[in-house]
Parts: sequence; C-alpha cells; structure tokens
Amino acid sequence: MGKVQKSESICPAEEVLKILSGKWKPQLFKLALDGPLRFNSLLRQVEGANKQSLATSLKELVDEGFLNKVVIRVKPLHIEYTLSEKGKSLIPVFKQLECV
Amino acid sequence: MGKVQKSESICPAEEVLKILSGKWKPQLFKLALDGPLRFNSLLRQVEGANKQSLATSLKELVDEGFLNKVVIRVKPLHIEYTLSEKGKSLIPVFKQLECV
DNA sequence: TCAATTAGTCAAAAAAAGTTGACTATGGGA
DNA sequence: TCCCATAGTCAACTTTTTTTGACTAATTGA
Repeated sequence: MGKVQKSESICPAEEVLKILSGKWKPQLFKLALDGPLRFNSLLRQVEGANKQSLATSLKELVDEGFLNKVVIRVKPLHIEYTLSEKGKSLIPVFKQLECV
Repeated sequence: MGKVQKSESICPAEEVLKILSGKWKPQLFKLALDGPLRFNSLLRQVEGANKQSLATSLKELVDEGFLNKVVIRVKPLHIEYTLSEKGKSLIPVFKQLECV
C-alpha cells in the first residue's frame, strides 16, 4: 500500500495565500485590480522592483490563473496583464482585507 | 528637506498578506480559528514543522496582534495561543478565500 | 539595413527564510 | 533536592527567494 494519507492540508485558503506571498505579488495583484498592467510601466511604477522579480511574479500569477497575458498588436508591440475570472474572485478577499 | 514621499504603498491588505506569508503561518492561523494552540501539540500536529519555525511564526503572529499568548498556571505550566480581536477580524477573509 | 522600443531571459551573487541539534528556563511533585 | 514536562532559545547550516547586470527577441519606422 502507498503512503498513509498525511494531511498535506493544503486548503484553498492556504493555496491562495501561498500564491500571493512573495515580495511583489500582493502589490502587483492590487494594481491589477485597477486595470491592465504593462511590464515597463510597472518597472517605473513599482518602487524598487527589478525586471527579473516582476517577470517571475507576473509569470506565477499567470500560471496560477489569476492574471491573463494578452498580446496587443500595436506599433512597438504591447503585452497586457489583466485580471482573469479567477483573479476577480479575489476582489472580495481584498475588500475584506482592507477592514482588518 | 527629507525624502520625497515615495509610495511605500503598504496598504492594509498588503500588510496582512505579508504577516500571513511564510511556510507555516497560514496553517497556524487556520488552526487558531478552531481553538487555542499549544506548542508541543502543534509540533506533533503540524506535519513537518520544527520547534524553531513554530516559535518564530507564533511570535510574529503575537507581535502583530493576531494571536494572544496566554499563560495557564496548571501542573506543568501551559501556554495557549488564542485568536485576538484583530485575529478574529480575519475570519471573513478566510471565509472569502475558501470561495476562490 | 539600422536603431529604437517593448518585453523579456540567463547565470551568478546576495539576502532572507527555514532547519537542525544542542542547550536553557520555569514550575511542580516525589 | 532531583527529576520530569512544557515551552522555548541559540548558533551554524541549508534552502529558497530576490537582486544584479549583461544579454536576447520581435516589431517597426527611417
């Protein structure tokens, strides 16, 4: 027989908290609540953040389904990160967090 | 004159997410929702956790006001960690998190 | 074809977080 | 006084996360 069911105890809440942990992800996500994000714009806007960290954070938020990555075919090529449906489901969470 | 107001942009939500980030804190906090926590009991109960990490996590949750540390004067001396009022204000957050 | 702009990647280094094992502190009860 | 249990602390080490700086890729207007 395989392993005994050792409670890995990853409940939804813990999973989301895990995704939103990290130095930049909460801030990125909050900004995403206000509208689409763009890479170089974030680089200027987010105090102290660097390319690599932003890239990693955005990638994780996309991979976990909280943000969508959208390519916009304009003059120098734009990429927008927008809230996914799953991302929108976090809106009430942030609303509650503001009351703590 | 001092520094220009550079948005440190630590909003309440980000602050709470920061406190709840870390390998063990979400789980500890969730357990605290069900009742008082005790050190050695957590050590057995929380799969894979070690003394130091639990001690550090509990201390931070107490320092930030989410848990109360209560000394119970019984036979071998017990210490209980219970939800503070501030801690209780996170209950709706966790409820919302379960819906994501 | 060349330079400019956007949006990144990569590898190495530094910093932060987590783990380990030995040790400490306090209060009873025998 | 000695021993046990609870509840930790401490310093060294390992692992994970974050940062740095150089480099890459795609598109497009001159």
